[in-house]
Amino acid sequence: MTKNATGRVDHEAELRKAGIRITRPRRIILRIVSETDDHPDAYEIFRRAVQEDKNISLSTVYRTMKLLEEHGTIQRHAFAGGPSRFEHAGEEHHDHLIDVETGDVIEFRSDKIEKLQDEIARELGYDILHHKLELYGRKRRSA
Amino acid sequence: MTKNATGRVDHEAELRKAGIRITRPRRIILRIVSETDDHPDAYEIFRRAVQEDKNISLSTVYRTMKLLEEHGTIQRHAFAGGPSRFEHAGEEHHDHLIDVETGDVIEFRSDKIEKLQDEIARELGYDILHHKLELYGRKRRSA
DNA sequence: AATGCAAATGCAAATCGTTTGCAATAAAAA
DNA sequence: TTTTTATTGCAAACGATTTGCATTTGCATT
Repeated sequence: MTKNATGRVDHEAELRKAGIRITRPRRIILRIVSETDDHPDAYEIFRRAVQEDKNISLSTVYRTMKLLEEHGTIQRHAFAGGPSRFEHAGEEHHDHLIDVETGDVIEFRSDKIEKLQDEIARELGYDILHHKLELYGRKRRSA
Repeated sequence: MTKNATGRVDHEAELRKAGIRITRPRRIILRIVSETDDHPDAYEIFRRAVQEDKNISLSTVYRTMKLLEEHGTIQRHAFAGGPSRFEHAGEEHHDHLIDVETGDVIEFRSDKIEKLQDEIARELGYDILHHKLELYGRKRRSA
């Protein structure tokens, strides 16, 4: 995997290698998604992008998200109700707990659950390629 | 839980008990969702309903799905991209294994996973309202 | 550095799934 | 049967996303 001077994955090089043009909007969007650690939706990415270049369009954000998704740079989450939300892919796998009241997304990981899933799939005669586990919950009020 | 003459859950009685009027459209929609064993979307339910009553409207289908969801009669699945799809909420909860090659949906259930989810949520300070676990897999070729 | 051209952009309009306002209708209560 | 009130159908509004098209841009080539 191509890295840049800072040791991080160099998405521009990766994409260029795949024959994709690095344009000004793409560079900006790429920076936004690789620097954030939350799960912004397209409009939120657009809002941030506009601060760096007044005439980036929302269409371009959508088109770029689709492109980056296809190239595995980001991951799309379709949480119930709202718009798709995106996350910079590549770290290790984790699942999500969604706060139904605030929309907050909390990441977590459980090796036990991962292992159980494999077992279940094996029993059913399948190999798991990927999976999605979303818990929808409400913050517990301390008694 | 109220049952009717055939021994199945009597949704009409359940809803009436909750102060909800049983109208002609609702009766038809209720029958459709409780008789099917696939996961139709609102438009598909509408299409089936129209065959029984020419002037049922799509709005009524949407309104009824929301109503039934709130009363726990049905469950809503929000897949990425497409429309919400509904499923008659039977007695026991189950999760889904999706065959990525054929699109087949296999239902399964694991008490261990259910319990683990509760534990995790509790550790994070949340109460789970509902969850979604989808395994995407490929049928294992026997060696 | 200047050129050519396909790919990418911005904009507005279109599309898709879903919700809503409102006048007409029908369910249940009286 | 009349009254009360929820529910309906319709069309228009809605939010999220996609698309057609004329213009601009990246970038490979001179």
